[in-house]
Amino acid sequence: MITRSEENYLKAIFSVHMQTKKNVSTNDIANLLDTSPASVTEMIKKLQEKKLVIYEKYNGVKLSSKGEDNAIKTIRKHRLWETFLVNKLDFSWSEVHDVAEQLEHIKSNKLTDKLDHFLNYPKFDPHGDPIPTKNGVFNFQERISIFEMDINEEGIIMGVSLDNKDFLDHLTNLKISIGTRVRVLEQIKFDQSMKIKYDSRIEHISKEIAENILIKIN
Amino acid sequence: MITRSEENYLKAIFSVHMQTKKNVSTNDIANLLDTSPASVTEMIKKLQEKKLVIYEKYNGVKLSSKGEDNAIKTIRKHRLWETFLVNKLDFSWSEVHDVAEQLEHIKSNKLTDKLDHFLNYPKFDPHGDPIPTKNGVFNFQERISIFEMDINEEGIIMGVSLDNKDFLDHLTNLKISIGTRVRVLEQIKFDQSMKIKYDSRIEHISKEIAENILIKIN
DNA sequence: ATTTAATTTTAGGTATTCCTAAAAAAAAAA
DNA sequence: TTTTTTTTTTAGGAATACCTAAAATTAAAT
Repeated sequence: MITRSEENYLKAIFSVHMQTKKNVSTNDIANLLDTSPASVTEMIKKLQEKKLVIYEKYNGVKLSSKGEDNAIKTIRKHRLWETFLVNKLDFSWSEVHDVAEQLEHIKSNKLTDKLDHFLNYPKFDPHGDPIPTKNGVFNFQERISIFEMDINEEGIIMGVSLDNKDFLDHLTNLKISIGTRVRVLEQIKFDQSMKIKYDSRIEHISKEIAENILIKIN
Repeated sequence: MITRSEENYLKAIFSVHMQTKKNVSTNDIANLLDTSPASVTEMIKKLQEKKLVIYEKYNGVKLSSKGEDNAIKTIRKHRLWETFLVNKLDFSWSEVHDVAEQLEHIKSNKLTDKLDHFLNYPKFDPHGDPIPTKNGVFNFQERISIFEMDINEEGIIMGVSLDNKDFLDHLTNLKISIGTRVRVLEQIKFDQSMKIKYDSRIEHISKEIAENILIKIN
């Protein structure tokens, strides 16, 4: 049996490894899970005994295939529940995170798969992130941030890279959502903010916002 | 913050009190939660400090209004989730218990109320038990077991008093479900089993089964 | 009214998951 | 290449929620 806490560690390790492609450091995990490095070391040892991670002292951890399997299952559940909350229960995309963090730990393969079916096998969650299939396959979609776009380049918003209520609420106010077609008009040298056009609307967005909105590439 | 374990104790106390209308004994709780009497005593003390129960040594416990509130909320969540699983995800009524035991501890009033709305404010769960409203009001329905019916008396099945997979699967095989109109034809003196008629079908059911099928009275 | 039996509580432990402070090791800077 | 800084681990504790065994209390039976 994998506990709730263990699942959170596996998810964190998976998520950091995704970005860095390196062994994950104790400190990174501690920061992400808002816990102390000492607790992380201790837990990693337990995960190692359960053969969920591969670990060498002072050299970071990575997931074993068993650990990765579990992490992907948790991510699948999280994203399916987020989709359920938004599509069926009419939550806004900024409200779902905390509830999904709880729901992702419900243990029942039957439930997960029946939920998947009920939602009609969605490929992406409300934030544009891919939902792994039952067999752990992600539908990756190469994406870059608006900040990385060239002047006059056009793209379709595919997701966000920040799951923060204030940020998402701001996007909602700006009527920016997944699927919106956007064009970069100008980049202001002084503060690196950007002028963008979408739905015949022209808005000015800060560097930080531009960095966290993702568009589809090619 | 009320923990998952505390919620289970509150629910158990509520459930036993419902039946006995007396202070709930340590042993009863221990049996219901499959734990030791010593653990129960310990937990009750913690619940007392949190003002969730009223407790006197060697004299059993009862819920405070705060504790009862919480127990009813947990029952509400449990029954709403069971309804969701059966009505929306196509679970059978014998499969939902374990999953609902997990889902009932998800903390989010918004979720509970939106789920209630999504399900169209159901008054009864798939086993025929009343679902408390947001304000904690139960839609009670006076019920007796088939075993208590007289010969030739007729009634409509309103629920079951046992949430056991084998029992429920057996009922499913017999095509006995909530809403079925049933008539008692005969009671066999020897083993107290009963001959019943429903849907122009005549079946023989044991005492134990008759005791756990509930029909509406008046 | 005692004795016996059952129930409940206390005492002392275990496992999990967190913590702080100090020690050890690795990485970065002088 | 030392020295300094940062990271990681170890050591020792705390809280939660269990446990068994023994003691205390209440209930039942003789």
